[in-house]
Amino acid sequence: MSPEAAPAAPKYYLLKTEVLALIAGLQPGTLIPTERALAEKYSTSRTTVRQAISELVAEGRLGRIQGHGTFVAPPKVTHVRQLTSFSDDARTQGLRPASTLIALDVMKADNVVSAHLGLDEGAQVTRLERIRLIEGEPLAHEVAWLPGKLARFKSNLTKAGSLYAALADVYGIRVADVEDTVETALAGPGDVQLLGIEMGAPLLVVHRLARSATGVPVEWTRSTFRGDRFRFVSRVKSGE
Amino acid sequence: MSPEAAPAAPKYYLLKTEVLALIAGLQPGTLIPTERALAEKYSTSRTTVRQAISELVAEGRLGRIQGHGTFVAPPKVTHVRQLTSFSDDARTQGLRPASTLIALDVMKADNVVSAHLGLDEGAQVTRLERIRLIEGEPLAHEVAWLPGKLARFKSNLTKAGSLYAALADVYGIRVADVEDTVETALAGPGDVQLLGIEMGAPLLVVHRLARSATGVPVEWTRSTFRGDRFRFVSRVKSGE
DNA sequence: TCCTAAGATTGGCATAGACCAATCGCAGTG
DNA sequence: CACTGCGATTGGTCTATGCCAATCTTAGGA
Repeated sequence: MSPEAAPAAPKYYLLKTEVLALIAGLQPGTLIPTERALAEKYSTSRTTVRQAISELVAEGRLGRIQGHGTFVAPPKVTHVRQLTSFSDDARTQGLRPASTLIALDVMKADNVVSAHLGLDEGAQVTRLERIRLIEGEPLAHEVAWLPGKLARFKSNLTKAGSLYAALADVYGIRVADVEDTVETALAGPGDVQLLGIEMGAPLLVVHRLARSATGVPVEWTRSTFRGDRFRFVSRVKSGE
Repeated sequence: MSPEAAPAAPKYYLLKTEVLALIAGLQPGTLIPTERALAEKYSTSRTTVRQAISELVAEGRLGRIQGHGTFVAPPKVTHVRQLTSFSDDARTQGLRPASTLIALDVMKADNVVSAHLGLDEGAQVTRLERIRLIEGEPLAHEVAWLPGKLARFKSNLTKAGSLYAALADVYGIRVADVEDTVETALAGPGDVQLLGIEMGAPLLVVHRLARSATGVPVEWTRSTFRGDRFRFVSRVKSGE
């Protein structure tokens, strides 16, 4: 994938190539030799082996479980992200989406949230925190802030099946346009726990601001996606 | 940024927090203590210090130069990506874009390129490889493939100022819609050389397929963006 | 004044080894 | 037969150390 050539390739990088060759064609889930075995086989230290393997894990080529071993990872899932909801996006592609509700409360907006939603600091907002799953595996940690308090929100959310559906069908709030900001980040302890990934794993952090047809902000969301297991597709047509 | 909490925080992660506090409020470019000094100050090994600093570099908070030192990095640049060209995208925000032409040739399509462009394998394609700069700093490595051979392409490209402008004005090819695929990757030796980043740095790899109004592919591009210095914004309006 | 060479400093790469933590298999026990 | 507990295995973290490579400073010489 990356442009090759070698202005002095470090040893751990060469090892990555070796291991890639080793796993080419193997079934996902197949265990590869232990770190100690690889160190001996390639006449190097376990530290160097670990650096090579760590990068392959970060790239989504390998996975590992402490006490168990290191194995070939399944290929990345492609997730099409449109201006519709996460659930619809996933179902469109025949993927089974799911959500775990972590928290749902009404609180006062801090300065960051209020600034994005165009509210006064301290204004009432609804905070919705969820883990998003696709095909049973955790894909993203998502925190959404909505202006004000929504009556019977929890049950309506469950009934409608998705946030955007609930907003539109129950509260008459329609999302007309969204603005996504995408950047990279590395997993910290919190992400490790919530997404079941390892420390330092690359993440895609997406901030989304959704507005109604009249330009009023209706949602501000921070989503943390696993970078090792997923890729995103966005389609844009002319005449926008 | 990342959800905090600590299901057992490793030492190097605590060190990251310490260093972040250390650099809070410092001007970009300010040198921080050397790795050996930090190791002694926090009673740890240089290896651990390096792991902490490496992640901060990957996150775009610090930069480092061998033989010189480690310094506070300037904040990320926000780049708005639309379906127009790189140059227009940048200029829209008052940023100064630039390009370095690395290669421009006519060649035969391999199976990957031909598949995306809907051509037969071995068909003639134009390959355009460039480094994209914003405010003088390298942002992306971009390789674009276009079907067929374009007459006087190099001079027309220079004259028009951007690829999309040249296609539209000179060749009458208009891009009607694009499909971007975004995923993460880690920098290898080639990326290090071309973008001036360090090994293992997080990258955003974007594949773009552009089509004309009649649905004919007119461009397939692979762009490798630095994840430590830039973030992207995409806007989508309803009614697409 | 300008260039060069040497040395000190700083980050880059790699080694060897220690101990911890999670997992798995197996022997022993109820 | 099911359960428990121990030990071996495997990845996770950290230390201590060495040498290499790039940079900067300084002293010396043309």
